[in-house]
Amino acid sequence: MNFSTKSRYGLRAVAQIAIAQEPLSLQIIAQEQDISLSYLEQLAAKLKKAGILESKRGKYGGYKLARDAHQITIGEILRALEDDMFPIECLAAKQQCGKEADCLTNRAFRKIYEGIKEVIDNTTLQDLLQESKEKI
Amino acid sequence: MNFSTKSRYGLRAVAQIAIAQEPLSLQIIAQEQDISLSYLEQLAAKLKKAGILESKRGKYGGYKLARDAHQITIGEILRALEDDMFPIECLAAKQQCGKEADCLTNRAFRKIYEGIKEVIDNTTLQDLLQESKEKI
DNA sequence: TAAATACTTGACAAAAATAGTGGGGATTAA
DNA sequence: TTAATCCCCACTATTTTTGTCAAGTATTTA
Repeated sequence: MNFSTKSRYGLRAVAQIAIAQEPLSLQIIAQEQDISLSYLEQLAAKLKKAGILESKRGKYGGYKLARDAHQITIGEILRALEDDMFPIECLAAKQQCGKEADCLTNRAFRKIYEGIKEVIDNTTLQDLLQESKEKI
Repeated sequence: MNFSTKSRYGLRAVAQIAIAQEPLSLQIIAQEQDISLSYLEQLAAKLKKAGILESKRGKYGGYKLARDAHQITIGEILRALEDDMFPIECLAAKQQCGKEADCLTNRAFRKIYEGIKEVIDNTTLQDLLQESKEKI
């Protein structure tokens, strides 16, 4: 039970992009985070595909947010990065309830995932940015 | 971001033990879950060490709950099984807030872990058992 | 005593996930 | 045209997870 580095690197990248006002190149982000450009490119591709980032090629190109920060939840970001997060549907499907112990176990995990969803689907990037400003 | 099978097998084992009224042997649980006895023994050892299960050796021995079901939270169970769940302390410690993006990212994960804690520390085995009875 | 159980330790192995690397191509601003 | 950038795909290496197997020891009930 842990978040992969994909999530950490990816979320941090989105944060850097959100904070920067102009398109930010992956090179700069990769340097700051001390990870390989190629790896970061994979993450950026996922984020773009999910409609979170948009890119501009060529010189002075880079990435910026595809939408306003208050329209992006951290749930969207994490789900874009992690390949199969939150198997809630899966759990729901398997709930034949033939065996009481299985049923109980599934319900426990479902509760947890719902708790996670509650947080990540109701926290926007804007919320986090605002808190950062307040607390620093 | 996923729970390991350890958590699933372990929680299910605890559920089976809770449902059974008499000491339940690992052999039976292993058969029902179709995993090796050795593996289950490893999980049971953790649960015993955490004060969740207690054992009785010898013929007609087995495992039963060490405490009443309403005094056991799923948080206790999962923490006993997963080796290093919820790095909240770690996150808190690293919060130097030198870089805004890092700070923001850490806060995001902290929120999520707090959401998880909220659920698992406030859901007891008894809660789950009761729901099972209602829903079957 | 014999059988069933928990308990211990350690080695091992297969599979999956994680964390990347490498090479080349496409696009754009200057 | 050139340099900076995104973009794409295949591949590899490492680590973690997920177990299994073995060879015993200790305890309890009948």
